[in-house]
Amino acid sequence: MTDDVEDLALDGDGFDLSLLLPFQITQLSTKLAAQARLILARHGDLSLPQWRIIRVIATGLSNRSTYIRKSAGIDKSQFSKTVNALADAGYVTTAPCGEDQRQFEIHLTGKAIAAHARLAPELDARQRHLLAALTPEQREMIFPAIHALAQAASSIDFLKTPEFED
Amino acid sequence: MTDDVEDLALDGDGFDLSLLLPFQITQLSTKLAAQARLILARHGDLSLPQWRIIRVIATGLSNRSTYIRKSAGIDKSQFSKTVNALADAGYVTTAPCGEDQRQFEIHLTGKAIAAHARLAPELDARQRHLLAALTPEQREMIFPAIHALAQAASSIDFLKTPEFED
DNA sequence: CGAAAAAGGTTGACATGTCCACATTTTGAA
DNA sequence: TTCAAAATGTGGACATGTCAACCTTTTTCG
Repeated sequence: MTDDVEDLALDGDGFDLSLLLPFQITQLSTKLAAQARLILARHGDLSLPQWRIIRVIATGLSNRSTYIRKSAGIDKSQFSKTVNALADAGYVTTAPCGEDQRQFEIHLTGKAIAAHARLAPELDARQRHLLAALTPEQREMIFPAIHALAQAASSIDFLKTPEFED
Repeated sequence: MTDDVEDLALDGDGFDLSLLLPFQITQLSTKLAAQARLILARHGDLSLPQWRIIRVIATGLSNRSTYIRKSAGIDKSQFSKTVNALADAGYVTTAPCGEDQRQFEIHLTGKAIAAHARLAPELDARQRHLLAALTPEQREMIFPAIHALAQAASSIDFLKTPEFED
């Protein structure tokens, strides 16, 4: 196993590290990513960022590059590179966007649609598995809590500016 | 700003992506890391992984490499490289470990202690800031919820093994 | 209109994270 | 004791993520 990390980490055997919120979130995020990678690896060769993009496009809400990029929550640079990789691997095709010539449209190929059909049920099952691990009360407040934290994590206004004394 | 990502992301303007738990956690984790990096950058040149290691050592609970590595939740490879970088930068010194010759001891230098003294209050303030963004109920259940999710994220047993049909 | 600002995408440099193979030491069991 | 298994750290290869500079198109506003 490469699960070398978790022994102490999330169980907080050591000290008050178990009370550090950012640390716990990071560890959880790492585990979720690893779990997702496991599932992806069992059904093909899509990487996690590639899958995120395909998943967004598969909703069919828009094929505009900016919409997809922002929905997937990926930064411009990584998005550009990942889309190119998807195109090279035959998962998507791109076309110029009439209304905004800075953007472009992205369309799934049959290959991507097939991959999505195989993977979506598994990842949906995982989502249910995760939610089932929470109590009903936890399920209710987890999303608002995450949103509140994201808000609080967006700035460092709460700190006075560093001393200008040298 | 490079805050190009968050516009749609966490506010979920688009579709049901706002209901995807792993996605939300990942986004939150990303924001928290960015916020931490901002604070670190204002007070020196420590990287986030470097700071994590110093913080653990500063608790004084143990100087054994394995304990520190697991407490910091960093994998073996990255830990090895980061500790070397810390040593090169004069933040830590290492010494052989008598009882277990595979491990080694890590000790903070004055430079690291000074950096810790400057940074710890700021990061503590952030922790308070984050917790203050939650309601008392949310504060109470956030840690158990994270723990439950981490548990559920540790395996993919909930999926039946992939079909062996080809 | 026309210039400045903003948004979009690309690229390169670099940091961070993951995975694997290896050598050494320790542990555990035959 | 002795040998296999496990744990530890290291290093290399590679994936992912971040940041900044740049060019083009669109939007904003005087």
